[in-house]
Amino acid sequence: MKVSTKKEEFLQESLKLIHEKGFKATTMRDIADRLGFDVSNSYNYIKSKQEILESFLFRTSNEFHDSMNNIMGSNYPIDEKLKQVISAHIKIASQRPYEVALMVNEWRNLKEPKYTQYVELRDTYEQKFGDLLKEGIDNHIFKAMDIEIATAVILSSIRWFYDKYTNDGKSNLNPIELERQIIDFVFNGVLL
Amino acid sequence: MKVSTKKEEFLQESLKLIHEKGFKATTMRDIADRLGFDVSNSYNYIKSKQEILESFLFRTSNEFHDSMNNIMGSNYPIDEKLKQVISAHIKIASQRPYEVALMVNEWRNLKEPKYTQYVELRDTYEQKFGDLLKEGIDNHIFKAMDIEIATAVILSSIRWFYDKYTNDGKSNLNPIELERQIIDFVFNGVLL
DNA sequence: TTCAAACATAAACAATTGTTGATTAAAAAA
DNA sequence: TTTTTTAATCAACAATTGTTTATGTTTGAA
Repeated sequence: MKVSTKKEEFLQESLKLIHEKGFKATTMRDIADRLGFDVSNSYNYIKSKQEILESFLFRTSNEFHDSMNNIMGSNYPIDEKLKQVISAHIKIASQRPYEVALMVNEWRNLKEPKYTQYVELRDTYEQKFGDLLKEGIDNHIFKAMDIEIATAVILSSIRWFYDKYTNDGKSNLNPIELERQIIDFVFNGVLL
Repeated sequence: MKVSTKKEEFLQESLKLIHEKGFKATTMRDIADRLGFDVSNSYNYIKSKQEILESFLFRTSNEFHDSMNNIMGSNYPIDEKLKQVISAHIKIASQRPYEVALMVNEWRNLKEPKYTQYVELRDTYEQKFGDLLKEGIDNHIFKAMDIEIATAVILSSIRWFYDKYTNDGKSNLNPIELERQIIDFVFNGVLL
């Protein structure tokens, strides 16, 4: 007895529509229309519109945290850990681009208390990333940098990846090649 | 006879509120409430809610384009041009953080034909940035890179600056120090 | 003082939106 | 076959929202 196929279909279509139009601009009637049934039927699948956002955001957030925790708990050298965090990000973004797009663009639409919970999760992730950088600096693997700036710069530089794997992003980038170039950039910059 | 102080106050308060709550979530009544008058009075200052968004977005977009065009038209060496583009971005983001925040977060709420116009402006800017990188690669100043990836990475890594200059961003970063670290990162990466 | 511009309010509008309740049909499980 | 889930519809709701119209007040320049 698998989880209702119809429910899964409903959620996937919701996800894509919210990605296209934005959460606030997507109405329950928009979603129902695309699936070919009446609005009210949607509430056989979900409790509220908010629930759609919440489930996608927290599920994907957990994926990021699990991968971060695995890497942090390993014995790899610090530069290898940084590579793996970037690699994990590309993997998740290429496998679930629409969910990642929601994380980037629609988290503001969460309501309390989910909003605060989500922001805290995000802060924790950034904190761990900053710790990783700090360890690299202390061990003289990375150059001296302002942790706050470096964290923001590096995380921002990888945040847009999802765009290359949604259908509206024109080109379809090879994840392996993307990873190679990003890591080279983060480690060595643009100079020869 | 200066342009109505009250109108300027109205627009500034709108800008901040839209930054805080998002464009869709900000109602005309929210703005009027904060200014202490009735909704309908707002329409003595503006023609429509959309107009608020449009005016801020296109005005600030023009600032970026003007500075980009000035730099492109100069005779500086290519690596110096890249530095200046980054520097100009920091300058605009630190002077008008709320406007830049709107550019980053609320452009999706534009309606046609403004939406398409804005996206085209954005594409043009990225195109010029890519041309700059390409020239640097051809002249063996920058290493060989995929232009599409490099453009996205570098522009993303500088897009968040506004956050350090809005009041909700906690710390207040020194623009000079920020610029130094960013340029060092973009040119040389994190390795020693 | 006169007069236009700027500033303000009250009332209402039409449309949209998330959600509920009652009910029925179909499908799956017992 | 009976019974329970699942899937669907129709109608309606209460609230919100952008905007308009008509009207009144304040103010600064002529």
